[in-house]
Amino acid sequence: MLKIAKLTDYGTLVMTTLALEPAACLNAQELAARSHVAAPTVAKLLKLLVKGGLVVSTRGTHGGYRLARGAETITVADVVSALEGPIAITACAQHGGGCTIEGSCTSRSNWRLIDEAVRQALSAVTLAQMAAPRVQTARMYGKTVPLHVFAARE
Amino acid sequence: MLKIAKLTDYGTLVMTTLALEPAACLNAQELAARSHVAAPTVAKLLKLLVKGGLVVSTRGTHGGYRLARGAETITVADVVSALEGPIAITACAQHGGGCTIEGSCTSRSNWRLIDEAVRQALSAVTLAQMAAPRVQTARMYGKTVPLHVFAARE
DNA sequence: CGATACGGGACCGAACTGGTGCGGATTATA
DNA sequence: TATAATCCGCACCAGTTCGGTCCCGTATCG
Ligand code: FES
Ligand code: FES
Repeated sequence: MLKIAKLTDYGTLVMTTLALEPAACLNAQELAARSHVAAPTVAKLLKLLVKGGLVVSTRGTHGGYRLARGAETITVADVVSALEGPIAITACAQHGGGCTIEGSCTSRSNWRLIDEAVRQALSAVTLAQMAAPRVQTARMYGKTVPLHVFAARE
Repeated sequence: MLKIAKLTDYGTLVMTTLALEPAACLNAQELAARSHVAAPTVAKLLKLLVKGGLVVSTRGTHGGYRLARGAETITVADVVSALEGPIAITACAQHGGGCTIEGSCTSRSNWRLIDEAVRQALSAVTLAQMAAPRVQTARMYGKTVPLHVFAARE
């Protein structure tokens, strides 16, 4: 279904929860309570997010987690790739993926570009925007898309 | 990994093979040979594509498959949704998806928009363009993306 | 030193994935 | 009408992934 794993969905939720309190150092239980995600799951997610460099952890009593950078500089693409590895829609876009017909595949180079377009769509939304109640939208090809698709990010 | 199933990748390959010969009525074996995909797999794919209304089949001796419409009017999004169901990146974007925290999820409406953006990216590429050796590209946010993202369709 | 909380794994059942097989229906041709 | 070619639907299987839980080691604070 061209789906993002549900875990990733939860991950962004935890991240936005974290983004709402940039100064505080929240522990796993507290985050679970605020995001309404099961506690063990939150713990697992946070481990991955730490390894991905998106949040920093403090151990010991009164330990917890904080965002590693400002919420405006963390994109959805960052979260996704931290939780599910590099973004690659086509299994065999990355060569060496074990595709048997790699040599004769005519459409791989085109897939690669679609890949890039999707990556852009995900990179265009920041955590700060996810935390806001609603993203501003605009019209494009007669359909509604997130406004920031048009805004250049430095 | 935010991946499209490998089967879907094969599916587009079969479709482009079909698109190269719009007039002919090719059977499953012939398509397998031309696309270099295993024969049983091709057969399975074609059944799904027929059900999705993207190709039409002719039974009996000298039967086979043809595209249901012109290659310019079939998009990658069509193929993907025929093979893996409706495009929905977030598992719980469609309500009733069984998400337990649906009520308190703050980011679902934003995910929906990202969803739409991805859908647009896939809809912007037609089979005819996939069949061509290389898609024309342009620069956007300083990165390379398919040119047709800018062109209005039909 | 003891309580708190992160860290890294191992682990499990359920679901999905890619791939194969077979009997039945449909059509062209001899 | 008989036969061969071809699609159709479904059932089946092994391997992997996914969501989720548990446990024990380690670091920090008081
Ligand atoms: S490279 Fe694997 S199908 Fe194109
Ligand atoms: S609705 Fe399921 S996580 Fe947002």
